[in-house]
Amino acid sequence: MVLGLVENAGRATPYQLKQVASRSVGNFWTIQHAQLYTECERLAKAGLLSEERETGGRRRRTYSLTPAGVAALDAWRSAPATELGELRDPGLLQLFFGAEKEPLARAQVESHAAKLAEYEALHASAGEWLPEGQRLALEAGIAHEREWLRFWSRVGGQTP
Amino acid sequence: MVLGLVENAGRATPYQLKQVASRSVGNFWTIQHAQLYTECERLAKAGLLSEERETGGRRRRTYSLTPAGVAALDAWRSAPATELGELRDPGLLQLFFGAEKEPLARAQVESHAAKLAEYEALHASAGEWLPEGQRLALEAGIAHEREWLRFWSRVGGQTP
DNA sequence: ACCATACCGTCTACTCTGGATGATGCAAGC
DNA sequence: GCTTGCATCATCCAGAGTAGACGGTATGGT
Repeated sequence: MVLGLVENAGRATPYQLKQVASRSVGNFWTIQHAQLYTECERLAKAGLLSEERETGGRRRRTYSLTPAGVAALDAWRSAPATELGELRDPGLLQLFFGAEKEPLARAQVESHAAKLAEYEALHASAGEWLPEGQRLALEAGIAHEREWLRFWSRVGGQTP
Repeated sequence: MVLGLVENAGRATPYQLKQVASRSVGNFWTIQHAQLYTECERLAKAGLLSEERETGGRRRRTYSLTPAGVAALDAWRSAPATELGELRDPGLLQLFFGAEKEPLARAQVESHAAKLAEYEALHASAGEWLPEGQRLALEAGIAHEREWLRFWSRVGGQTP
């Protein structure tokens, strides 16, 4: 994920990666901001990123891909994942263990509706200009939000 | 999650919880088996579980809910979650960062189809006898697997 | 009696999380 | 010019979680 972010950015500081991630890939794959610093450091030590540091002030470190980093990223991309993600949904966990349906469904419908609206706005405004993979990922997000909405509406007893 | 598992079981050792979990809640919320041992210990120390230990042989620890544990579980269940889960799907991450669509879609379709078949078999055989929350959770899993199948079929260029 | 196999618990090294902490830079108001 | 306040940016820490190796205990078949 970090290599991919750096590739997209060309050159970037961990802080910038954080900004970009929170608005894009962070919608379906998050990490802590602190981790970006340690991970970039690790990748640099492994020779996959090159590091350049300001001498004064903020002492920002700017990273970019090395040829080895490009190779590692390509290798990862061209080995299609067969593993599946897991839902790991807090609301579903409560439902599983017998929480009352109505209030839970109401809360979840509200949250998912908001998220869906956000995604749809993004898709409408930026969908055309996004790289294809990113657009498709966004569409996957939209589809799953719609699915959750259907699900929780049904659980809550409304007509979906 | 652990409190819920113990409630379902009545009394159980961490090993038994592991067995049960891997066939039920583990389909959408996993933890390492080692964690069940440490978590039960922690919950016991916090007064939410009571512990009973064999003196010889395996020195198994058997846990059950204390009144405080029941209260904690109820409190958790009756505060409807508003947070959303995240997809965190490895295949989607590859797609996002520009992996080739066809081979990835093929691999993912295969994996998701297998998972869907497993869920549907489970639903057909046990659906009726499952507690409602568990049945609904299973149905959520089925719905999302179908969604993934639609998605990856489309990405791979097949008619969904 | 022995062996293969399943059952069961613990350990270690490492990564990740959540959040606090503190420093730097910039712009607006005095 | 100077202060003050806010956004930017980096680091740190304790504790939780992960991956998987490892080792001990029971059981049934030969």
